[in-house]
Amino acid sequence: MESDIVGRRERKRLATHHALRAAALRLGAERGIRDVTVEEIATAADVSVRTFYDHFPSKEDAIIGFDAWRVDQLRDALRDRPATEPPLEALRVVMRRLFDESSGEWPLRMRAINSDPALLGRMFVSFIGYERALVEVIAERTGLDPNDNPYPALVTAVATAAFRASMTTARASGGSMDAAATFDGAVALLAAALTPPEGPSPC
Amino acid sequence: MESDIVGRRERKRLATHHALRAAALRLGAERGIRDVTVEEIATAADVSVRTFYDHFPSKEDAIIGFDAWRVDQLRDALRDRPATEPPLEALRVVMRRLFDESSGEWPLRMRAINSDPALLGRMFVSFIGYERALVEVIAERTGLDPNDNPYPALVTAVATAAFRASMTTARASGGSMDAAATFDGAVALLAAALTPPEGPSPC
DNA sequence: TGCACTAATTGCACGTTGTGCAGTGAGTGG
DNA sequence: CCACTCACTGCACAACGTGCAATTAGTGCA
Repeated sequence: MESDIVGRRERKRLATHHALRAAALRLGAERGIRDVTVEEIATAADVSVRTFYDHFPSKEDAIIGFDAWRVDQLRDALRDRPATEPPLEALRVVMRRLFDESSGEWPLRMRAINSDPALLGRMFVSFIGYERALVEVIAERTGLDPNDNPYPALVTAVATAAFRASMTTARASGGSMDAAATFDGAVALLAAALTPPEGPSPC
Repeated sequence: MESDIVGRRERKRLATHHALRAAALRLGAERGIRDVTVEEIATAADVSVRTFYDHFPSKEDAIIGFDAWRVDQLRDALRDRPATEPPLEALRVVMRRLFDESSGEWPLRMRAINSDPALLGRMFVSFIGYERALVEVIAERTGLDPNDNPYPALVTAVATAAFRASMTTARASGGSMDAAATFDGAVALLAAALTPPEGPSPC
């Protein structure tokens, strides 16, 4: 899965990284992010506070945790989708993976977000970086200049809107709804109505 | 415009409120929000640091500044739109006002956001509250249960996606594009493709 | 094996953020 | 004129986030 672990050093670093995230996730879900200090997270992961900040810029990022390398990962995944696939569907497939990849973390993440809705915002913030990368690839696929034509930015924005809406409604339902399934449904609803750039008029 | 100013006390409070926002906006646009401390903002507005925190929870909020009362304002505005108007168009009209109302502040706000993209995120965060209220009204208009049917949340998410996309592209163009006009165009593009809830199939 | 080299971790210091609390003074209403 | 309310203020304090230098473990080469 991971690009082969190169050495013991890198392996240990990943271990502390994971331990910090797990601790932040667990504590954040248990007591709410506001009542958890960075010191507690670091202690739970058995490292110093200073080390925490070498891995995450803030405790919120440790919980939301969309690292920079995921951007590349997502971009490559979108590039690998067949060229014949409609942009929105391609976006759905690769974004859908965000739910599946760290599926074990999502329940805790949702509980943490429930404790402080501002975390949901932080998450949407991290989407900005994703959107930028995705818009770039969509522009390649469609051959449109993203600075000239709003279509790439719009399709991507619509896809993330579906992602956000599914997150929000899943949260509103108190966890009774599956965010991933809701996301698929939302995209399907949009796909039925949205059309590719060539024909601006739907019918 | 404002619900009549009741007394001198309230008037003075609004004055300091405005002075703080103006100072934050000006300094943030000039030097970037990261290089401006709350103390500087407070000093520029000739009040104490503690007073600043009586008006805004953080310097970012002073710049982005979507107060709670605006939520009610926006909700009422949406309720006042004719029932025959398509949901997306109604959303466009009321959201469009966000650009016009404090039009004088937008140039400064854009420059501040340019200095630190995280501010754009903070702005999107504040949209969550707006979306919640708007979804509620859309649910009323369409007679759909927002917890049961994803349509209200989706239309609203799509509308704010257009808002966000227009903000982002306007920022990317370095201010050469008009965010408000771009917003209108984006919504028009979407409106041509999206259809009301009754008929899920566009044709 | 021995020896530089790199990088993760750590402690320390420091400025900044955000909040609770009590006091002051101006504005308000009877 | 007299309570009463409330914006503003200073103070203290916990927590956040970062720069810097030292330590220690892992890495690569002779």
